[in-house]
Parts: sequence; structure tokens; C-alpha cells
Amino acid sequence: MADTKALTTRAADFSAWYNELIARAELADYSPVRGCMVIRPNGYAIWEQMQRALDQMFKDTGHQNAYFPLFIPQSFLSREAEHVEGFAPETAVVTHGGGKELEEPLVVRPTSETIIYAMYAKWIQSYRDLPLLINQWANVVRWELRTRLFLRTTEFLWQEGHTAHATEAEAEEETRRMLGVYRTFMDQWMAMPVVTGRKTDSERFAGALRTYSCEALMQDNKALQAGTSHNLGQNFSRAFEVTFQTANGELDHVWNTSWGVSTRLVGALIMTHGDDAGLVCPPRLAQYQVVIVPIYRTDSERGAVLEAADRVRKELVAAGVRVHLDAREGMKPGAKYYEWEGRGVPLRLEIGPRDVAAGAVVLARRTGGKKETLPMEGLVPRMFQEMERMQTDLLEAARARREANSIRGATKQLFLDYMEAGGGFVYAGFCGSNDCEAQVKEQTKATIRVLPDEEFRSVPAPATCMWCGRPSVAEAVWAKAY
RNA sequence: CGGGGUGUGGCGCAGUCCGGUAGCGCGCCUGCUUUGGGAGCAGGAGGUCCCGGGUUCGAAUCCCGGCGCCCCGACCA
Repeated sequence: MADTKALTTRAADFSAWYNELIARAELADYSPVRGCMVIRPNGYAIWEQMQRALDQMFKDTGHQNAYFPLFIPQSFLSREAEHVEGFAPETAVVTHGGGKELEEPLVVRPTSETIIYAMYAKWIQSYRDLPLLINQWANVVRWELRTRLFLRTTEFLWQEGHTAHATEAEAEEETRRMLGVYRTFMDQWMAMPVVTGRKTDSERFAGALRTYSCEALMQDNKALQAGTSHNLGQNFSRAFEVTFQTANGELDHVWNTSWGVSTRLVGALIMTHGDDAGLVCPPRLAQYQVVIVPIYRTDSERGAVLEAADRVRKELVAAGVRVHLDAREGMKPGAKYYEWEGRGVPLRLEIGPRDVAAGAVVLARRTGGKKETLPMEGLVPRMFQEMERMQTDLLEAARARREANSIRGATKQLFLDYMEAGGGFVYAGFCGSNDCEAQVKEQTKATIRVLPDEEFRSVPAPATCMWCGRPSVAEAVWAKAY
């Protein structure tokens, strides 16, 4: 690492902390192209872990992977009116190929609904072809005005699920199911609690009937939209003539859904668990769950220590633990500790001559607390135990932080004061009018993150709109957002 | 596109006001000694000072014009 100084603290400058952490942990780097990032091996490894877990969950819910092209005929985008309005301003367009001007410009996909539903129109004829449940892992490009590593880059990696169903009810069920999959993933893998719910029209996906979202609260009390699931209704099937014959011979348009999460989740992970020493990675997503640092002075100590360390490593590998033995020479143990802490490795085992003699290892946890000497005997189950505990502790800590920064039943004044004081989630009554939403955004920068699902709602439900005092039609969760 | 900042070895910076031919810390390489929380010593490698003009005997430095990047805001996953 180039820089050995401490990171800017979160309290001093959250944004600087975030950028420095990414550099320190070697998660990503700026590319020569404005707004684009290079995902470095340490960052990509986390994404791979995410992919692995999510991909399995998609397959377990009946989806198959496929791949659709990067280029989309420009005319495709225009077929769905709201969709083109939403995305046209931020597309990159290819006008030349092979040295010649193209007859029709090609849009670099900002999302793939149009090209996928154009294909579905060919593939779907009968209700027997439904449901069609496809996911793709891909890169997309959105020409954003302002970018931030992982959170909003010009090109980003994601997955997008696209499904077609025979009935509206089935599509709605799928939309909700995948939102649930995301929520489970964020809870159980990322140790990141989320509030789920429906988006208001102003935040709805361009072309969707309804958009649902998972919203997480970062350590600076700004909300991050971590994953979305859209019920597209028949908007795209009408635009792309995706029709099928029903069991009784009638022709109908299919009902579609789409849902996605992106490399933004790596940013979410950083801002949920990171501390002033660097990344804190939940064990289930860590590239290395355990790092072993050997300590020795003499050659004979070196031999014995490395032999013991490698034995521990092999035992853990055999048990399926992702473990790394840091046997680099000429580097003091302390320097290695700092490095692995910055990278967020959950557990560190130190093995020195004393430990070899005692048949023991020293355990240090990334989340703090005293170091602990453990017998080598029974180490493997102990490591699993530690990882499980850390995983649940991280989730609990994140949940507690979120709750400490959420208020319910806010009045207008309380709301204004709260946003002024730094913000967080505010649960409050909402009259349903675009005007109120726009006014709040104008005055406080806060937006409605979701109209929360039932389990997140306040009891009793708020009776009036926090802003205008008219009767409330739904409770809303407000926050300033990324 | 507005506001702010910044471009000098890999990274972080000083030098710019007041022109004289580039320096510090970290990192890197070699060797020796080290190694239980960021090692020490010695020797070394590495720079078109963002770009283009201009002024001058001479420009990192002064003048003019560009460009890049970062941060804050508007747009957005």
C-alpha cells in the first residue's frame, strides 16, 4: 500500500473516508475514462461472492441465466413512451462502426427491457411457454452527470431479471418474490437490514406499473436504494407485441417483471459496516474469512511456525473456510495486521513460537474486542462459530444503528428539525399528492424512499399527512438519499 | 451545467508570491540486521513539473488559451 497514514474519519468527512477506504483496501480505482471505475481484485472478489449467493437464489426460485447483446437499436428504446423519456437522456449512442456511419444508431444498453422483450415476442406463443423466467449478469451504461465509486458509475455491473407471466397476479407475485429474495440476501449475506416497500410515482422505474425497493440506511444517515423489483404490467408487452394464446384460445399480452441489483451493493456494504480503520466485511461475503499471520525471529522458529500455520490453513481449507496464510517475508506482523484490517478480513489468527509451543493460536476479530488465545484443537468449529456470531452481530449492530436514526409519527416541524440535524429515516403520514412530495424535496432534499410494507408500518397508522395535514393515505419513509 | 479545489517520480506533498534548470515523506530495488501492532541502517532506481502558445539569456515559477481529475449541487441504480 502506498499510504500508511490513518484514514480520514467518518465523523470528519464521510465522503473522503469512503473514497480513501476504497483506495486503501484496493477495492477499485479511477479509470482513464471519466466516471468509469476499475474494479480491483479485492473489490471484484466481494462482487463474485455476491453473485454466487444471488445466482443460487435465482436458480432456486426457478430462473435461468441467459445473455442479451450490449447494443440496442435506438428505435427499440422509443417504443415505450415513458421508458424512452426516462432513459434517453443518459444513454451512450454508437453512431459509427467499422469506419462507416451506421444506418441506425445503436444505444449501449442502460437496461435491457427493450431488447429482451423484443426477443420474448419471438419465443412466446402459448400460455404453455409461460412463465418465462430469465436473468442476465451484465454491464450497463448510464451517462450520469456525477459519479461515485461503486455507488454511481457510468458503466456498472449488475444482474437484471426479466420474466413474463400469463396473469397480472402471477407477475405481481414474482415482483414481490424477488424483492423478498433481495431482502433475504441483504439481511443474511450483507448483514444489512433494509426497509422494503413500494415507490411513489415520482420514483417509479420508467415504464413500470409499480416499483418496489429495498432501502438501507448508511452510516451518514443517507438512504441507499439497494435493489428494485418492478411490476411492468403489460406496458412492454404491448410495445413489443409479446402475445400468447390462452388455454381457451384467446390472444393476450404477457405480464412482465424486471428486477436488479448492481455493484452499488459493494458501496452499500462499505457504508454499512466500514469503520475508521477500513472495510469490515461480513464473513459470508469476505474474499478471505480468516487470515493467518505467522510470527518468528530465528530460522528455526520460522520453520516451526510456518509449518504449524500451514497445518491450520489446510485444516480450515478442508472445512471450506476461505483462508489466506500471509507468509510474506520482510514485513512485520503489525504491518500485516493494518493491511488486513483495512481490507476487512473478519478473523485473524496469529501464530508465533509461544503458540506453537502451547499448541495454540491467537484470535483477533475485525469488529474489535480483546485478542483471545485458543487451542489448535477444535479450531475449525470455533472459527465457524465465530463467523456466525460476527455475521449476526453485524446485522444486529446495523439494525440498532438504523433504529436509533429513525423516528416515527413525525410532525412537519419535527421532520424539518430532524432533516436539519442530519436526518435518517422518518416514518410519517402522507396524503399521496405529488405536490407535497415535491415541496419536501425542494425544501429539505428528502424524498419518499418507500411506502413501507406492512411489517415496517407504525401502529397505529398516522392519520394525517406530515406536510399538509390532510388525511393520510399511506405511511411513508422519508430520507435524504444517495 | 453552476460553485469550490487541484494538476510536480507509484502515492501524498513542498517549491510558484519574488524566474536561475527540481526536493521531502511514504512506497519500490539490493544488502545486512530485524519480526508478539505500521522496522533500522547503507546503497540505489525512478520526473516531457497536465497540454499549447507567449515573455525572457533562462520558465514548475510570469502572461494568454485549452484540458483532465476530485469535492459540493442539479440528473440518477
